[in-house]
Amino acid sequence: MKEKQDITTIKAPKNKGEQILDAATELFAVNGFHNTSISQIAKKAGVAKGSVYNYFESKQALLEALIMSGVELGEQMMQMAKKSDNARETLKILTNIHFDLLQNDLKHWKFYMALMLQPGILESVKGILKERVAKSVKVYEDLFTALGSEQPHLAARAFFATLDGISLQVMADLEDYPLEEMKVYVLKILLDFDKEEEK
Amino acid sequence: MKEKQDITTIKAPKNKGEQILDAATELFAVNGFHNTSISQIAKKAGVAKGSVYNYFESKQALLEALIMSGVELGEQMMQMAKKSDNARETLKILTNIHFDLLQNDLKHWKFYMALMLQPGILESVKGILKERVAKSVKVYEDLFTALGSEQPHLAARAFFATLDGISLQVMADLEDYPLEEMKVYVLKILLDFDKEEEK
Amino acid sequence: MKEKQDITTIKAPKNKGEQILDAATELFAVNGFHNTSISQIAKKAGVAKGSVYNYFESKQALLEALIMSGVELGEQMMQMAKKSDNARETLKILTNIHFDLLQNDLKHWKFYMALMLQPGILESVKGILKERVAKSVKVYEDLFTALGSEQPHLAARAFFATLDGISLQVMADLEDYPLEEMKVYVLKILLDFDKEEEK
Amino acid sequence: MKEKQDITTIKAPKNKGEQILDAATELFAVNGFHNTSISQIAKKAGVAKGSVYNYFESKQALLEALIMSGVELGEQMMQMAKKSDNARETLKILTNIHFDLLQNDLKHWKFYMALMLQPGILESVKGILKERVAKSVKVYEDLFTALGSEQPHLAARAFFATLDGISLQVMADLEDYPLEEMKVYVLKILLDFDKEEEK
DNA sequence: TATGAATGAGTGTTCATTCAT
DNA sequence: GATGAATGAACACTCATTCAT
Repeated sequence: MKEKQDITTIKAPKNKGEQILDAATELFAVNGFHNTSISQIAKKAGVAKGSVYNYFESKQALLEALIMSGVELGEQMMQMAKKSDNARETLKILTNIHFDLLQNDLKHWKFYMALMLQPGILESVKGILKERVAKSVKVYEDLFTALGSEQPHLAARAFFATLDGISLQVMADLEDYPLEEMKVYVLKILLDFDKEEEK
Repeated sequence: MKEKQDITTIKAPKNKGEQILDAATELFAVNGFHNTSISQIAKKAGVAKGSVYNYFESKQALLEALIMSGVELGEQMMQMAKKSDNARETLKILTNIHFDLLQNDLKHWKFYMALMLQPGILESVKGILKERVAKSVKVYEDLFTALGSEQPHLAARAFFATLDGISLQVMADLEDYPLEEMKVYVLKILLDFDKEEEK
Repeated sequence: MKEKQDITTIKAPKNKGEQILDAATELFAVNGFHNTSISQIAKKAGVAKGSVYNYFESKQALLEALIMSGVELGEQMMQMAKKSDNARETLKILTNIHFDLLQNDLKHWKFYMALMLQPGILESVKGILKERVAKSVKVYEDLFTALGSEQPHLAARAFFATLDGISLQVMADLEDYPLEEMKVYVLKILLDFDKEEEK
Repeated sequence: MKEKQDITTIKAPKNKGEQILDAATELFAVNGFHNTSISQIAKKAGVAKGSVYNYFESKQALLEALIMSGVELGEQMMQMAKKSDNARETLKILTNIHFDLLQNDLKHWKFYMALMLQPGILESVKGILKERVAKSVKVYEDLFTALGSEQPHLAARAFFATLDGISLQVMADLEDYPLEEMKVYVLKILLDFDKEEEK
């Protein structure tokens, strides 16, 4: 049903369901979930207010659909990581992808991260997100294991945390974050750290 | 009810303005800004709904006042850091404080972090928060400079990011995050890394 | 599904119009007019929502058609009554039929009675219902005249009222109404009363 | 808080709560529960839409308050009945009251009776109404017992049913029901019947 | 200064009805 | 005829804000 070609590529919307999803993503990211009304979404999507409910049972359901589509993205990313058999290369690639997404899809990221923190909204969805994080951590853990890390789980958590923290700061800082430099720095530190661990 | 020392100490509320602020902090943290009504705040603070408007011009203004009071906390923390002259010790202390706050004041942290990401709410406050982050980064940067780091600004950013990322994951993960282990791990890595950088 | 004889027999639905009417009757009876949506009716009838409008101009029109079909039932009942020439026997039979319908077709009765009371819905239909009641009263009046009642019109009204009142109470009371006993009692009183009147 | 002087007397509304209740009673009676919007009630009561919710938690709660106030009326009526010690007289009085209410408070009656039949609305309230009916029946039962009726419970039910049935017909018939004549007739029959039973 | 009743714009959601296919 | 996606008016309800007391 959905056709995606590249992680960061999203095709032009074809049907109303996608139009609505896109509009909602945009608006939730910019104004937040609670500050976005169904009316706004409908107007932005170019459909009638009632039509939203032909595609999504409720505002909550719309939100969940949104999240699920994001989860798929992470899923794909993780799949890519598993294909390579050089741990260091893979880590580099993942790190690069992470920074690329950060630069190209800032709004979506912001939305997802805000979501993880927003209280009350989504007990129903939290499980999904937690599962996704757990999977990611596992992937990193395997990579660090391959690199000979003594505490691969903690190393993975820490590495993941650094990336997440950078994301967070980018989102809050917005304009003037030295993102490119940070990427280079992290990759360098990563390598040094790896080498040391590999010894 | 809670008895804490130093940084996290909050004096017993004296006047209605503070009562309101406290109630709002608690409720915003638990239910989010949009899910908290003035009525709830007033009831929790033990004042009449109308009285809230004698102390704060609007719900927005209340939020901003609340953020400002939080900023002071960070300010104090940074002051403490400057008093020590052993960079490595200071880093350890700051890291410890960070983790302690994470364990004891999770709700407030969650609230502040969510705030940084929540769009739309606080263009008016963003500047203040950015300034605070900049100051923190500067403090860390000075510490890394003292440690002989070649790229102290990036190192500070990265370190700060790691802590922030861990905070984020704790908040999202909630129950089963290996927080204590992470603290030990981060401190260990920090030391090793420092030693290497010091060479 | 149900197999009944005579008056209460409903033929198997042949065309969509009847399917829709049947579905609507069932749903209106159970959930009320305002709580039943066209979608529900369509789904229950096994047709598309739009198709309902090929058979009935509007929800109102559907309701009116439904009422008219119910009126016919009363019509048939009254016809039966006229065929007998023993007034007392006829009264007994009618009373029995009344109680039988009450036991077997409670939902439909409830619906019709509610309809008579529900304001606003059916100014358009009220005339028809009034006419039906008038006819029924006339039938009873003739019977009481035959029995020698001095005020046959009032007697008919009173008798009819008793039956209606019992119906009403049954519907409201629902589970624990002593319906069978009431039938026996009414028939007994009726006989005594008749005998007295006949003197 | 409430001051009533006579069963059929309702004082001019003083506060908004009563204004709203009155408006709601009027509109529910005329248009039905589902066909009456909060906006209409507010407008008729001369208050803002939101104000309705300062007095009643929900539309349902408003309905229930309405019913409860009606229950009180019945309660008072029953109290009156218990004060007399002449069963026949009491029956007469109650019957008279019943007919008077029917003439003077038709809208309220209509509303209550419609309510008893309307499906889905008020499972929460049904218990109250059933209890009220049970009490009334008990009062009548005692009266018939005092009159020496052999089956006082059934006699009470039947008598009550007749009154209810008359009410029902009045409501449906509306304009041209011979109410006064029916009253005389019922009282006469009642007396005869009583005499016979008393023998 | 303190109060809370009053307000009304705004929300998510439903659903009778239309109409292009 | 048959369909069901699309529509938008209407609904119950919320809540930030005001203001007379």
